[in-house]
Amino acid sequence: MAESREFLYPSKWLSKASAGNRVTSELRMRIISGEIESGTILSENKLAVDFAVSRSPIREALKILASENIIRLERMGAVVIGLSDKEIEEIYDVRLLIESFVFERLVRMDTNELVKELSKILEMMKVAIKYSDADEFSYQDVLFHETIIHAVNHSYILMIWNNLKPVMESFILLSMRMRFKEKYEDFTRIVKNHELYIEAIKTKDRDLMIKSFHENFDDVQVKVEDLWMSQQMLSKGVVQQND
Amino acid sequence: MAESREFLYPSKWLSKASAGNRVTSELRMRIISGEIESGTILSENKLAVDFAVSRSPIREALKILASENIIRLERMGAVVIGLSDKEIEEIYDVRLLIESFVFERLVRMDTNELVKELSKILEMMKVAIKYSDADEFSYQDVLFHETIIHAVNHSYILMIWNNLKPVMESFILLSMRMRFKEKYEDFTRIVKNHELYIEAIKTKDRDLMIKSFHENFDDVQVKVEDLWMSQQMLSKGVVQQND
DNA sequence: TCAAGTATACTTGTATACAAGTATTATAAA
DNA sequence: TTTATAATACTTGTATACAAGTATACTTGA
Repeated sequence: MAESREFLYPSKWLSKASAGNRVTSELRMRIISGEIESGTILSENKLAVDFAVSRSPIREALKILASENIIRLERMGAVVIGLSDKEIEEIYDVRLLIESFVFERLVRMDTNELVKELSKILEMMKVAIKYSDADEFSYQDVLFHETIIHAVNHSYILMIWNNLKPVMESFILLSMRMRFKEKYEDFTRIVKNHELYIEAIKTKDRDLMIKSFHENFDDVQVKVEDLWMSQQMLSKGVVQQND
Repeated sequence: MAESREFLYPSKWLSKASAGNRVTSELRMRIISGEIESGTILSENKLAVDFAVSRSPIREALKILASENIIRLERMGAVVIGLSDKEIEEIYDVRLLIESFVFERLVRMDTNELVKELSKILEMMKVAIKYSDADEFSYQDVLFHETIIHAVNHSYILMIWNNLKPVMESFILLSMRMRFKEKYEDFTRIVKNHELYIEAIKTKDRDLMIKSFHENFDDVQVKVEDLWMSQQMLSKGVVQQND
């Protein structure tokens, strides 16, 4: 099989990445996009052939994806879990949980530097919108929230984020690509929400932060079905990998 | 080097474990106990010799320990982070965060089955105390909290727990071993706290839960220094692994 | 036709080899 | 003695080989 095919994950984000990381990122995208359906059983050997690498990087990828909860390692083969609407809600539960926690810490800190940093990132997001660069926009969006979390310097909150981030990133990437094509008008609202978020940090207004977080969630929340439909459209020329 | 030595991690918990898992568990214990000091640089090759296995299981172990935030993978060698008092507080921050979240869900559920299960575990803990079995007690203590978290069926909260659990387990194990030797009287208080916790779940009393959680924390919180001192005592006959 | 056992084709986990890159040390030139 | 260059001893990431175990398919006997 192993034909040349497009990759879902932005190749320029992988400039210095190892084969293991490449496989991890790409496999994650294919799972979250629904291209590899939930319930599919992945074989190390088959994946090694498909990606034209040895089993070592594949094993590494499967271990990571299992720790991210999008596949389940069983005695024979890895079973794809993927993201259903339930999981997406759960991810946002956790994000709200940690971002609320972080906010409580921020309230007791000097946030001037952070606010400046976030404003810069928001400017970048606006530029990305102007040039219809969905990938760059997603990158900055994730970075925005990561920057907030980094600010409080809490290694175990950061650990949670690091576990959640790749799945978030993939989901946002797919979601934004779709919306750049179909719902361009959404982005003025997204920008406004991020402005609110910055404002909340500046004024240390907890309620405002929760409000903007929830609006952002309602906004970003694309139903998984839509995502999958859209994905199908984007990749219609692509060879399906049935063995 | 590689002399025969005692292992810190209970060998009976590893009955069917792979070499990778054994190394992971044992290395974690040595790091958390302070036997391998923070700042130490671990080499894959050296570890492979010390544990008398190949690099494959060692690599696996280092990846896992890095995701648990007790080592940091750098370009050359893995740097030990370990647990300082700060990290232990952070872990309890996260535990309080997720257990509070879980409690909110429990309040809207039928908790009869859970309460029964927890009572059973508590009985087991009492037996472990009676026979001065620190390892068994630790196992049941961790299981107690894990059971609560499992009850709400939230895959991403569970993901966080799964990331935190091994470090928690190791820390509790070391802490309890010390207290069984030195502070036996503590255990009546620990049991009482767990009874309060069950009561809080039964009556769905949020404040009681927070109260018992905090008391449990204050109780379990052993200063890292004490842990290390105690560890030195327990392993005085053991050969240090200087290369 | 069906049950029990056997062969085969998978699986995982581990060991080992090697290429490419990076520190460290040794050596030679100033 | 100091500095530049070369040799070496390490590092990581990947490929490959193999042992042990497990599911699937294929007999063979009733």
